[in-house]
Amino acid sequence: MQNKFYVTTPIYYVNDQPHVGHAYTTVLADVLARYHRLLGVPTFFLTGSDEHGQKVAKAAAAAGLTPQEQADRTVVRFQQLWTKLGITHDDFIRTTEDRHKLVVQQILQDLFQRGEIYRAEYDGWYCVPCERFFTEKDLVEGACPDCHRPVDKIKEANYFFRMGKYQQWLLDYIQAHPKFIQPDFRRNETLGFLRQPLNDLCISRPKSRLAWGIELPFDADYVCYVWFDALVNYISAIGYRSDDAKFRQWWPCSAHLIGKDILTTHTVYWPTMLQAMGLPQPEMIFAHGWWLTSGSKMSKTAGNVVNPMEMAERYGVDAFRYFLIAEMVMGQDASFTEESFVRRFNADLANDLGNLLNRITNMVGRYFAGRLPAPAEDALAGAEEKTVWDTVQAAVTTLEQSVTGMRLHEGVGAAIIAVKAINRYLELKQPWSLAKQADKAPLATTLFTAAETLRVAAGLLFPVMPEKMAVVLRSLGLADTTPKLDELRAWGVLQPGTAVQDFGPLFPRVEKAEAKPETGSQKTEVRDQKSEVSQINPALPSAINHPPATISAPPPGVALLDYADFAKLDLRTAKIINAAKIEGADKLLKLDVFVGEERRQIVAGIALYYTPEQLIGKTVVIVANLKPAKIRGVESQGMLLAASKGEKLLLVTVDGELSSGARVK
RNA sequence: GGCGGGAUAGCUCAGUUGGCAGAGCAAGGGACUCAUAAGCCCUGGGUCGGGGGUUCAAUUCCCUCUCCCGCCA
Repeated sequence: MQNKFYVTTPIYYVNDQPHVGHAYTTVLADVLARYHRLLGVPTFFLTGSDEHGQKVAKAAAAAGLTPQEQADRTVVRFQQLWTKLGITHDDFIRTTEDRHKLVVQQILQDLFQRGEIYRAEYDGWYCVPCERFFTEKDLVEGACPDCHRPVDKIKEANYFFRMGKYQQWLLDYIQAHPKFIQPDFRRNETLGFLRQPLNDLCISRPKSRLAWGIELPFDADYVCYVWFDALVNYISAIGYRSDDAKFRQWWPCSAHLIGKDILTTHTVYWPTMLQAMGLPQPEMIFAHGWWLTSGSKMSKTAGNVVNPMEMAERYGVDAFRYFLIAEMVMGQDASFTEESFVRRFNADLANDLGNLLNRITNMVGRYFAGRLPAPAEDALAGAEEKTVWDTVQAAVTTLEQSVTGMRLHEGVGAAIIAVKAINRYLELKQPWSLAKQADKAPLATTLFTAAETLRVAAGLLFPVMPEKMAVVLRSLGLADTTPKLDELRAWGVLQPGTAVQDFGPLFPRVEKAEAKPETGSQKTEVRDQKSEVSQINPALPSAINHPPATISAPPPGVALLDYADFAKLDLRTAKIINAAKIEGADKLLKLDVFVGEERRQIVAGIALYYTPEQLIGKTVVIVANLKPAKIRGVESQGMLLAASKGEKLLLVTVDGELSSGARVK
């Protein structure tokens, strides 16, 4: 048994809109933390927010706030979501808190004094409009690779962390510690990354370019690079350089949970930073997969976001947590569709688990006036009783192993197998038949055994579904609904004679969505996702009993489309580099755009809504595979997308920085 | 382009030293009735991506091709 468990999530960027990816990591951490508490292991669970950087500064400026005010305002979105999702973190650290900033500065000062951080000056290229710095090889034809405008040559100095010198050490460490980076294939990726020369890490940003950050203690003209700042949260929050006893209690960390997109920062930057600080390495860095819809990463720009707040609202927080844990093979990607959610909800939770509780409480109510009957002294001597008890106990073992082995989906699966075994047990014993005979002892043993085994199964699922499983345990007559491992191992925890209560259906079945046209699943998924997402109504609490209508009719005047048809469109992002009016046409503009490396000319009828000056520099979306056409004698090699209603017309753009030529779908 | 991982029942996937292909879900049938039209029992003749090879025997080993996905360039 471990002597402690310290688990972290990444600190989320405060400017981001919380999505299912954030929710998954945090729910996963919460479930792991709750299981360790159940196992009796002292546990510390940390999450938090990353609040420095350009995007926060920009958003603040746009809103007329200070960056700190902006962060204060947006951080509550995460904090509220965690409350909503029943997250039991022990601390929430914000990188703008003094307890964090001071530690970062102390670390920087120490590393600087010991020569681990050095200053270097070099030439580079700066794109003023993009506010970005490029090296010579970044440039495309001597211009900004993003906007293709000329760049200025500037001489800049920065501070660098001597990461490169730890390359061999890190390779050796990873090789000597097979469990350090998980899953295996992520470990291999890091090893692959380390086969190339490892450069030193630039850990500063001049304030002239970015002011919102932690000031370097040895140079007031610079702030700390956000990743260096952010990673330190894992130790600043538990008392590094401020509370030695606490720090010694929890460090090294048991598990850093991360998304696969931040593998390198956590398996290269962070370990070398710790090594330079002279600190031991975390025991495990676990990179989980992404939630996908029809094969693409969920993201705001892709428009296929399943909002976790709304999903939890609609189907219940516990069911949502259960789906996240049960559906995703830890480490792999998984697909999140409402269809699969409903399927799992009905099969596992409503039919198997909820209905089992219902039949037990109902029969105890009917045959024993709602009092849990006493089993025979040697109840477990019965073959069926022994079988079902053994199955449930095997689930306890599997679950325990799945927690340490980072295979939670298997543990949860074992708990559901146990629930099925209890249902099967009732079929074999047929208590409704036993109730007809004069000797009530067999009936009593049967119902007690069913209740007692369900108690254990519910205890196993408690960390995943704390609210609903507490209802099960209360329903079975337990006052203390926080399960402990030794109780899950023990027979006879439920007390005969206590009142068994019926609180109504635990997980009311969700009516099956209307039959969909028979097409390949990937094809339907795309459309279904969109329709479902758009139908989610946050104003409907526990809408389970009133499932929204599924897509039944297309919007007026527009026919439903196969995905294959949609896929024929080649939509791309394009950067407008020049725009001019077309003589003799008051609505038309001639635009020069870059689609990746390719330059194109597009004619667009938007002159009434945009001036040429407004357009230059904008990233827009075009149909790239439209047959070229001549409009007013000018060739147009594509079509610009814009939304219009009545008098108003707005260009379709992307929600952030993205180089041109990106596929839009 | 380099490295790595995949391609198995309608869907999601297991298949640990090669030995007659499995689970869950979905679907169909049955008996039952305590229950949330639920639970239980029965039903899966799939070229295990294509082709070659090693072997008495290959989904499992080797080669090759096609397609998909990571990471890197």
